[in-house]
Amino acid sequence: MVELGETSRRFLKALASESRQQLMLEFAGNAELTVGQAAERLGIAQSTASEQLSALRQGGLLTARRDGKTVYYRANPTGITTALTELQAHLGTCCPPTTDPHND
Amino acid sequence: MVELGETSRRFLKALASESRQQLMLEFAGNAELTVGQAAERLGIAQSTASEQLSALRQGGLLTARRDGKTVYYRANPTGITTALTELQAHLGTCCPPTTDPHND
DNA sequence: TCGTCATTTCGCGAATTTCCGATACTATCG
DNA sequence: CGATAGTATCGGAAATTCGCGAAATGACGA
Repeated sequence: MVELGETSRRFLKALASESRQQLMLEFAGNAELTVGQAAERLGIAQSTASEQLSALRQGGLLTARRDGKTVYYRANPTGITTALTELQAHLGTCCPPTTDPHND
Repeated sequence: MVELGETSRRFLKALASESRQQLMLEFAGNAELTVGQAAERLGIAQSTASEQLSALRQGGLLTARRDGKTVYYRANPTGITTALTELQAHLGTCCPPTTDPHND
């Protein structure tokens, strides 16, 4: 029950890494970045950026769009909201968020 | 900026583990468990349970109360809500959650 | 104080993650 | 087709996490 779906689990794993947290920050202001740009900004290898971005995408945090040979990544508000909501529901099962005004 | 506080980072790391996710489920219904009980329920070593519970507590997901030699753990709705809120705010910086009803 | 129970901390091997360079794939241009 | 540019994937070394048993800590009762 409330088994926390596959996507939400990837969501948590993706955000559990500080480097990926930082990566997410680069997408502030609805920015659109290529793999190469992300790699350059964080000072990491291109292959690493590709893998990290992929992980974030699989967690529903980013969307990818291909234009020619370039792939553009961008934040995915819908996926984030979905995961966050599911997470909230999941946690809601183990603890009444504050639905206990008169603890008897 | 929006540097995602220490607790929230621990929160994410704590929940990124499936065994700890399962552990959280044991606290459904506002249940209160000792370290030994948690270990027994999940079929893991007692020392492992102690460490996992500690990680969850440091992430603000659980609270610990000591009575004699026994430590009782319980879900921490306040901490969870706090972390979830901060997380939402953090993610809000990289992407308008849905503040774009009339995309022009 | 001594012994015991519940928990915590420590040490360690196994499994996983992280990051990299090298290589393969894909699309564009000449 | 051949060259090139941007990504993705592969293979491996370093770092981290996981789970355990052993040993240390803290609390209670005899």
